Amino acid sequence: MSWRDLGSGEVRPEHVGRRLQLAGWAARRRDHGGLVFVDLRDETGLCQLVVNPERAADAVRAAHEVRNEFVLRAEGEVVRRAPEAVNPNLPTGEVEVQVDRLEIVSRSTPLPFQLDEEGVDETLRIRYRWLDLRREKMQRNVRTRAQMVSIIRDEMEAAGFVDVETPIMAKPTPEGARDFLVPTRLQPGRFFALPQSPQIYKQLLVIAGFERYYQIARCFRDEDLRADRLQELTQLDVELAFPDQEELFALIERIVARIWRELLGVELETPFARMSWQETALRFGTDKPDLRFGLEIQDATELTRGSEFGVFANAPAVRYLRVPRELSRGDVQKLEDMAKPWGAKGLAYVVFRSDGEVSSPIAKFLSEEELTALREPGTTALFVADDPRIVSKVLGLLRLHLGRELDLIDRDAWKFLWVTPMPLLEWDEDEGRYTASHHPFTRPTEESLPLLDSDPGAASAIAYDLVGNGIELAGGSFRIHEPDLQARMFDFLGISPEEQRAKFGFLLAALAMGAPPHGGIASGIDRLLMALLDEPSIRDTLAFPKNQAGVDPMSGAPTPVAEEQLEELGIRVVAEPG
RNA sequence: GGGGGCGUAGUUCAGCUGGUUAGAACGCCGGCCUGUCACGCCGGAGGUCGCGGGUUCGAGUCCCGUCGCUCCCGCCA
Repeated sequence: MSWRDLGSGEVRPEHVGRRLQLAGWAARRRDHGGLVFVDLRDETGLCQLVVNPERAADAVRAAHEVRNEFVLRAEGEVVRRAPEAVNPNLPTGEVEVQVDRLEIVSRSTPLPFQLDEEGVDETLRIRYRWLDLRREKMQRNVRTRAQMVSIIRDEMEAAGFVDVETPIMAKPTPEGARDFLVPTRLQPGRFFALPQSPQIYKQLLVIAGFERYYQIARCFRDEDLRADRLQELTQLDVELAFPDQEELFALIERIVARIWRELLGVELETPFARMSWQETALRFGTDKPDLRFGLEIQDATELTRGSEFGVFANAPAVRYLRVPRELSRGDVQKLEDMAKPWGAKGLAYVVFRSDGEVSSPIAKFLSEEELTALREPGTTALFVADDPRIVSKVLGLLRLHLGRELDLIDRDAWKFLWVTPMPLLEWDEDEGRYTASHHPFTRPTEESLPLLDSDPGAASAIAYDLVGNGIELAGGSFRIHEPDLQARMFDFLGISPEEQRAKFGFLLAALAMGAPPHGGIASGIDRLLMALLDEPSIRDTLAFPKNQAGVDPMSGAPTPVAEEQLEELGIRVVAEPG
């Protein structure tokens, strides 16, 4: 028994005269008492059914009962619509189906929200995800995701990469994000961890002679969520032996360009731009700059050295944003309120009016020379003077905020950027030691090796991030393949030899048995989709997301478990479930 | 862990400086309707104003607390 001869969205003038069966959901019913119209939807699209009492009295009786999202099966004849009845907004708008038989296959209770309604509360949408996913946007997102993965696999395999699965139950890792732990009945008191990334496995695979490995891998991090951050994410994971950075970049560029071309019809310019991490920090105050607008951070440290304005004179860094507006005191106050929690002590500002007037609470402290150097009519210079790290962060965040607020962002632009090289180490104030910027297996650049002893903070890594429109889309590095260098790195990071053996002994052993030079990259599929679809919420890039609290409003997970289950695992719960 | 925003019918929202019976649209129920496509028209049901406390003659509105959602900082590739 067949249900359909054609998809609803596929009915066209060439089918006129044909009798056929359609099946799908009632997107809308327009009941005129006698004549009833039903928009039938399936995954191919919409088609209007016309139920006419003169043609099919039984079908009209059924049609009166139809409500939104009932599942229907219709049999009828495709007819051409009268010219005045054509709906140009519908691909099937030139035709309709005159129904002879209409069957209500499945009913629906009244819906918790209407599918064509915008701005429905996200929790509600996720709780009734099976409805939410029927919406056009979500259908597009989920289907585009599938196409994206298909393109990725195609390109990776064409480039000779082999798909290898790695364990989901793995060893807890001390560095990096917090682990999701998995207890096991067979080993009470011991835990697996869900992988934050297949990092060590992928290195082992390359050492094992799978010179080109890839995987569409699920990764888990028990950290707080954001609009662009998931606890459970999917990434294209890549590792290769005897790596060449240019080849790797070209591979990723080829994949990204093909995705944009085939799924969006946009031709990206390749190769992508490149910029060192230091330069992104100076010019944009972030390691993932959105290059769709200017408003770059300007430096005035030299200019204001010895300034009469004490705040400037004594600050290690004085930088500013040239805001292309004459901001009011109130505007600046709002920005300052925003900037203070980011670490700014305050915002100094000078408004250069288009009539030449200067208005600023600090103007009286600035010399004519300083003002002349800064002058640009019709703009406001917004200063932060502090430690360079704080200045960078605050101005970077302000730049992003102002870019959106003042609508400076070119919404049609696609700006991709490789950020490379990157710092190898980062000073951890709390721990009083250096930690790995990327991870402890990251390879220092050749020139940086001597710096490890003299000036570790200045050491660079062969590491790279791909940023697209301000979204971090990929990141990777070359790895250390020499056991002695890896051990030295661990020493440096304050990981004792015993700890090294306990935590990474197997990697060190593998490195000691013929490890080729290797490196790789990982790219978040969820974020790639966010960028591609200009989707502000990463949760709408996948079918079944959790909310910002890490809870699934649909199933209620995570939930408490039965006492017996815990007992079997040898676990006692101390926390009260919230 | 910290900060901002929001919380009023099933849904999206309105509800002024506190004022007596809390509204609209969509959805739902009943009726009418043969060319609509956001169909139209008439009628109806539907509310613990997130929760708790306080101020007040009187609280959806003001204050305190709390919970939930969301955005951001921290944290996190």
